[in-house]
Amino acid sequence: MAASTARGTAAKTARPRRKRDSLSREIIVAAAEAVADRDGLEGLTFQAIGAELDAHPTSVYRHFRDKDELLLELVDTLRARSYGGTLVPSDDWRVDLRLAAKVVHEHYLRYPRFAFQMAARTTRRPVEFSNVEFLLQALVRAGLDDDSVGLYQRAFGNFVRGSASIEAAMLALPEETRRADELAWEVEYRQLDPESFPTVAAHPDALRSLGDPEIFDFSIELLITAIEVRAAELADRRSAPQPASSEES
Amino acid sequence: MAASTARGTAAKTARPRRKRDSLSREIIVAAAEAVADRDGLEGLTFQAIGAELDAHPTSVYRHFRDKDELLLELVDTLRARSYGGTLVPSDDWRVDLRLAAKVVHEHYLRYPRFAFQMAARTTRRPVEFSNVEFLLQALVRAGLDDDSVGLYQRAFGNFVRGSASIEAAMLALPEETRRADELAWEVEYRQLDPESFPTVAAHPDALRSLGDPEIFDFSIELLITAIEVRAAELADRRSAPQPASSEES
DNA sequence: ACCTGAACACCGTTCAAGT
DNA sequence: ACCTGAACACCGTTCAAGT
Repeated sequence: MAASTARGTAAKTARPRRKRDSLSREIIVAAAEAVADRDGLEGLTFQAIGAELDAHPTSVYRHFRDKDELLLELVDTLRARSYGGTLVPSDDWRVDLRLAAKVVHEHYLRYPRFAFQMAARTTRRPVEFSNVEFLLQALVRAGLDDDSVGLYQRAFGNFVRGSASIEAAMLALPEETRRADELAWEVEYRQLDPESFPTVAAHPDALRSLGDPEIFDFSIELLITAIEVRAAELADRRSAPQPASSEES
Repeated sequence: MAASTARGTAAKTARPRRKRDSLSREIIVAAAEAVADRDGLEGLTFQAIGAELDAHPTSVYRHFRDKDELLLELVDTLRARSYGGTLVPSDDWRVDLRLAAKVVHEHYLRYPRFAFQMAARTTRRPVEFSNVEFLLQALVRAGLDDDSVGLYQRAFGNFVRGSASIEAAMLALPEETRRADELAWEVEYRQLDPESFPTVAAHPDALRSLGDPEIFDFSIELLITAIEVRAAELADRRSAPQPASSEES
């Protein structure tokens, strides 16, 4: 309220002109980051950035083609802030996968309204490069073969980003809406007709909300289990090549 | 172009009044579905719904509290259209998990712009109830224990919805933006400095785009593998209770 | 009671005009 | 060349006025 009134007033009184060359991509991204940190990051509009810069909202267009370009730049900056440089390989690929999952998960929960944008885009920028290198390396050390390691990297990555962004999206819902969605798993689902939904009725305490905090780590361990099994199969196949068998040959 | 001009003209000429009680929640949802089917479903605005109904855009407010309420109603209707009644249990839980994953995946690709909304919300409506029952039942038959079956159901569900909505989100990007994001995995990532990113450089053909069509099925098989392993462990533990061991007792 | 029209407070984006 | 102001074509939502 107060803020919007102030902004409205500022827009009406003559704004002191900003000095020539006083704006730059860096300065604008910094302002966008400040807005994102303060306003939960859904309030990232040109108006808000303009107010933060004490500049006209459209001045950003001199430095960025459109909002998407600003967004990608900001996404990588935020990643660098959250976990830039923290992905240092250990001697255990499992520890590395857990670490990669953890930093992304925490980052998304920090910027819940931005999470899905970050999950679904390729920024092709430094922090993303490092992520890919780190994951690929861990999966190679797990014992997967060179041809399919990319499939595993993408499966693991989409899993992490997809699950984390769903959890984040719940956090970003309006309080009332979120409450209602969460309560559904404790109330509505316990009252389902046992005739039509016998398995649900037989497991009243088993159901979890979409945003249940235990789910993410549990899911990561599931994937690690699967990777262990596949790697072990490969190792068996390598060390003990198939004996003559009518089925295999 | 033509459509928007026509709409503008229609708005200016006196609109013939709709008959009293000629609107209802059902009729409005049907119009919303038509708009969603035709306009890729991002164009789902009150204006478009109004045009579809030959009614004033704000007339929807008489029947729905706000856009979110209309959205949830529409989401379940679309689910029913896409795969209502198709989730019939087979005698193989693996087949059932693949089926559940497949119908959701196809549904999201059909409505890419809506996918994440569908992934992150609990509608507590009939089609969702059936999904949960179907998944839970398959997981029980897989041999998981009653206490943790809900964790697996949520992990599997979030995995399916998260991965599918990431793939859908790529499809929903503006053509040019999507091209650029996809090309990154074929161009930029092949040119990374081998000193800084040795594993990426050593696997130039391994990398996959976020929306690679092979990823989803591959991921589902990974999860099925993990569930098989966990279920087998449980079976072992049941049939052969631990021999005396200082660690376990 | 139900539908309409006008208005409000927002968006992103374009473009001519100031400096 | 860089910043501003006004304008455009949109949004969702509110509310008084028509029927």
